[in-house]
Order: sequence, then C-alpha cells, then structure tokens
Amino acid sequence: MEKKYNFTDVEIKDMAIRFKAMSEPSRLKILRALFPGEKCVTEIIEKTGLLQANVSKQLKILQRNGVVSCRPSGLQRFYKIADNSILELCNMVCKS
Amino acid sequence: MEKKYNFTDVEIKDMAIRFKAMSEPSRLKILRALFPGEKCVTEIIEKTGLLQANVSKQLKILQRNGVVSCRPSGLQRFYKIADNSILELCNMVCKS
DNA sequence: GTTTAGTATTACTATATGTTCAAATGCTCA
DNA sequence: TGAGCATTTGAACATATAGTAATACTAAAC
Repeated sequence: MEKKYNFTDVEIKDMAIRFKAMSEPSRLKILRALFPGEKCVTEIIEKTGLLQANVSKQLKILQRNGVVSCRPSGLQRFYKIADNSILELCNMVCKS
Repeated sequence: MEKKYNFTDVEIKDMAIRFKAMSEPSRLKILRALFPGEKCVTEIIEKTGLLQANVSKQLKILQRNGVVSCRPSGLQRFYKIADNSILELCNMVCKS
C-alpha cells in the first residue's frame, strides 16, 4: 500500500481538526452508541449516561467535522456514523 | 476484516488520549519531519520552524503517548516515529 | 388556530486544560 | 570549566468541557 508523508500545512491543519473531534471520551462514547446503527438523541443520552445539553453539543461538533450525519424524523433527530472509516480508525487506535 | 465496536470505558479513555496526541498542528508538523527518518531536536526545529521550547514540549507529549521514541547520542537526542501505524493513521484521516 | 407535551438546541457560567513564548536551568562532552 | 544541545519553568492567552437553566422546535390534541 502506497503511503504519503509529505502533507501540506493545510492538510495538517485539517487532520488536526479531525483528530481533535475524536479526542474526547464523551464523543467516543457517543460513537460507541452509534456503531450498531442510527439512534435519536434520547437513545444516545440513555446509552452514554451523558446530560442532554452535553450530548447535543458534542453531536454538533461530530457533525461539523463529518463524523456523524443527521436525519430529522418527526420530533426526533436520528444520528448515525457518517463514514465506515471512523470505525476502522477507532480499531486501529485501540489496538496500538 | 473483523471489526470491534464494543469498546470498554477504559479503551475509550485511552483512545481519546491517543487521538488527542495527534490533534495539534505543531505535533503533526513534527511527525511530518520525522516520517522520512529519525532526527535530532535541532533538525526538527529547522524543519518545522517551531521554537525550541515548543518542540521539546510537544516531543514529550508524543513520547509519553508512544507516538515517537528517543535515542540519546552524545549531546543530541534523536527522535523517530515509534510505530508504522502512525503514518497509516495520518493517511486515513487525510483522505477522509 | 392555539395549546401542550415531548424532544433537542442554545446561552451562560465556572472550571480546567493546552499552547505559545521568553527566560532560566540541566545535561553532556571536550 | 565552557560550549552546545535540550528541557523545564512561569506567565499570558486561548480554547474546551460540564452543568444548570432557558429557549426553540415539532407534531398532535383540543
């Protein structure tokens, strides 16, 4: 597998932002809750044990960085993992 | 490839710490300087354009989290990427 | 059409942590 | 001891997190 390592400054900045999105336990707990499939905010609150305001805030950060996506449905908003590589990333970091 | 997604709280905490280690542009610039091969602190300072104190502090963080390793040699200390998966990780995040 | 209940986001505050820079200190070898 | 290389310290500034409370949104009941 061909690997790149001459990253530009812009790429480095973007990478830092993405890594930062994954760098909080509260956000990783939300991802853990979402790996099996999409869930609404209330379900995420139950699964994670975090407070409502906190979940909402962290979901916004995850969404802004393309880690999760959102689908409104009636009163609820269903969030899901945006990309398969997120799980792969977690597995790689967890092993090392 | 078999993927895990029932991470324990402890695993999540550790993952967050590792992601955080990669979440600063200054640290990623240091890694970029090290990808071609090991370098001493002075060389890293030249390559990155960061100040000495800063490089030293960020190297310590990277070392504490197992991202780089250190080999003293005379007056100098040579740092290198500790693990091949670091570059793989950067490639994965850069693409997405 | 207005109200009401359920659902989710936003504002605000206190606290904590991280980054950078300048200066001082530590370490190693000649 | 002195020079070169690297780390540590301390202060200023910036950013992030968690919690409480208030606000916004949506759909259905009346």
